Amino acid sequence: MTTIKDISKACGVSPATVSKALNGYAEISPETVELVKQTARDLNYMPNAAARLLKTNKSHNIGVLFVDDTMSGLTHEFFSLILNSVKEEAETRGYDITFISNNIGGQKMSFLQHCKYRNCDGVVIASIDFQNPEVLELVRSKVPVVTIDYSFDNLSSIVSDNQEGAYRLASYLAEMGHRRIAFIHGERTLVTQKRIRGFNRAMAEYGIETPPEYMAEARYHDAVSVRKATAALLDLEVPPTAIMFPDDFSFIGGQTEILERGLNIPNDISVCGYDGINLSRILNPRLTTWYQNADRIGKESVRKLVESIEGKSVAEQIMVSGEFLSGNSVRRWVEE
Amino acid sequence: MTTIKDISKACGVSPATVSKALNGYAEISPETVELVKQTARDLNYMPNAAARLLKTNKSHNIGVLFVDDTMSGLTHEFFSLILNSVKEEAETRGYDITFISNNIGGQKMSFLQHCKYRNCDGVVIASIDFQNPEVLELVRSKVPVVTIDYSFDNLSSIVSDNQEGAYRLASYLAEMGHRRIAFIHGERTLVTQKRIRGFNRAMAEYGIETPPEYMAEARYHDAVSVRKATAALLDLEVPPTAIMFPDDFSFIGGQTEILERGLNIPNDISVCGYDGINLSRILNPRLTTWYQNADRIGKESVRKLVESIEGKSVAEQIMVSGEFLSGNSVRRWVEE
DNA sequence: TATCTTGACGAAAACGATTTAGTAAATTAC
DNA sequence: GTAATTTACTAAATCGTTTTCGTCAAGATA
Repeated sequence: MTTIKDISKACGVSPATVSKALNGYAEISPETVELVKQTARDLNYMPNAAARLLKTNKSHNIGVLFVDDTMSGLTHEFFSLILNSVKEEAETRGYDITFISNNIGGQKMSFLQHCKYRNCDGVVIASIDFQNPEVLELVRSKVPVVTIDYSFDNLSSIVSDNQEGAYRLASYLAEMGHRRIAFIHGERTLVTQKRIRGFNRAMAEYGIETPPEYMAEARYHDAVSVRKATAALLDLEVPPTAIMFPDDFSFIGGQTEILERGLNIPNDISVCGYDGINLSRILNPRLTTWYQNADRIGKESVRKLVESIEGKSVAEQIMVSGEFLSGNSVRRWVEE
Repeated sequence: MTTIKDISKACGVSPATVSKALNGYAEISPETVELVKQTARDLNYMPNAAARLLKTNKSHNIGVLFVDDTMSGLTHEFFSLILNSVKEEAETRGYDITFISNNIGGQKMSFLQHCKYRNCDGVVIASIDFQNPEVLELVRSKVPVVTIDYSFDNLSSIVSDNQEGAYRLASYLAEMGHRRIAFIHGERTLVTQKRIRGFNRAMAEYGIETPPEYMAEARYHDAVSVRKATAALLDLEVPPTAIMFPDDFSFIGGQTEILERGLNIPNDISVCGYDGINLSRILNPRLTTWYQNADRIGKESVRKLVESIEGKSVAEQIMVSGEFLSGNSVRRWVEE
């Protein structure tokens, strides 16, 4: 590898001058700058990130913490999309990303320790469980942090408008004449609470009473638990005419149950999902759902994080709005 | 941050001794080792990865290169699964992973340059296009490399048994009485070629002639192109009775087309996918498909890569075998 | 007793960059 | 013409480790 010294020799200037020329210091004459830059190119020079980091304490590396007991989020399309856009945005801003984990090389290491070990300049956290002690430790540390879909005081966060999304879906069902609307929601996280609030608001506005058994709990992204919940709803004496599912993917579990009972979507039962992932547009019938702009969520979180790393920036809650996607999975319902 | 110096002061020994004690050199007395380790723990010491790297040239970081024009592979469930298992295996072996890209911070940088910049100890490559000049540059460099689903001479590779998979699926269809079997395959990559070979072998064994129009090209993971290809097949004067799809996900495109024509799977037409991702087990009817062991592919590639980084290891082609998953998407076919 | 080993540790030089505090020459000010 | 300032550069310290040689006592050997 060619180093700054090689360039300095080749140009007949000191290493200090090379460094400054490369980093755009004003005190270097234009000719020298040009000479140095050209030589650097000729010698195929790449700065050594480790040496630079050691001196500057800037790693140009941001950590990504996707905590999810089950599958670390990577195989969850919504999170994959976020990860992908985080990656892209980070790269265009000159940052690489590192997955933060807590067991490197067999030895237990807290998330914070991992960040310090790798000198992450900041971290994007998307987590199911923001009460996790290690997550809290990280959040409370000096390391700049941006959280997704959860807000801490004095920290920037990017949140999807969960309340609005659930409200709009529920309103739509009500609008279409449904009065027996069930909501299979995910684990009771903050996100879920917001969605439930949105759902309830819609029900209240349309003067619909929702019996407790219509509010079923399943797990996000888990087709099996959702299928069970669906079965339970269909077994009720007075089953719902419409069901809101936790997310598009897990809806497949519900769909399976519905189809196996010989029921038709949307003629016998109306459904909607959440997320607006690719899958939903491709399903037959096309799923009515709420699109979460994963791309913008990812980009915004990196933007905010980099701002807080580089300059001063005030903590801010950024709401990324979604969009109603109408499909063919809801029919107009007229009470017999 | 506490450094080795802090420990040395606290223990009254030199930094050199601390380093040696921490790294298990034999020349340090057991008592000193114990003292140093305890103090390190007390002071919550974390070695500075950058400083260590600078000196040792070992970053304990492996690069991951998933090239895919369309979506960098991250949202492709099969690749997500591989990525996830690569990540996990790397972590248990004490490595972090870095995504290799070629445009960091707006300035164009080759994959190889990126690797050097970040001092990656080695790289796992999974790519659609192994002829990409930058990929080739990386492959030919000194950087240890393991490739997935493609083999270079003198390099280790982990390959899925694509030929076997396609062969088994095609054989199964023939076994079930089908004689008009179409194969919608992906772009003409090496993987595709292997699958076509497997398909052809099965056809030959069963004495089936496949008209050229039954071999359709679409794009992996692209439901739209697959839907088009499906439509073209169904429009044929003599349409196939069974279709093999490029992968489980893009099959959804075919399914949509089939259902919209009022056809039933498997009564009117039999289908099978490829990959064996979650989705396939959840679809209704359950998809007959070939399971690719993404988890093992990821783990093996890291194992092989780390071996080649750390000790000497001979280049080796490792075949990861898949598994036939029978679903309900194929029916026995009796020619009228 | 004089020499050789061995064990346990330390001094100091790296690794490749950045940055502070100069310095010498050229330019400007008065 | 001298002093002050500016311009364009350099020397050297530094970041936190690792690692190569020492060193120095204590015990072993002859």
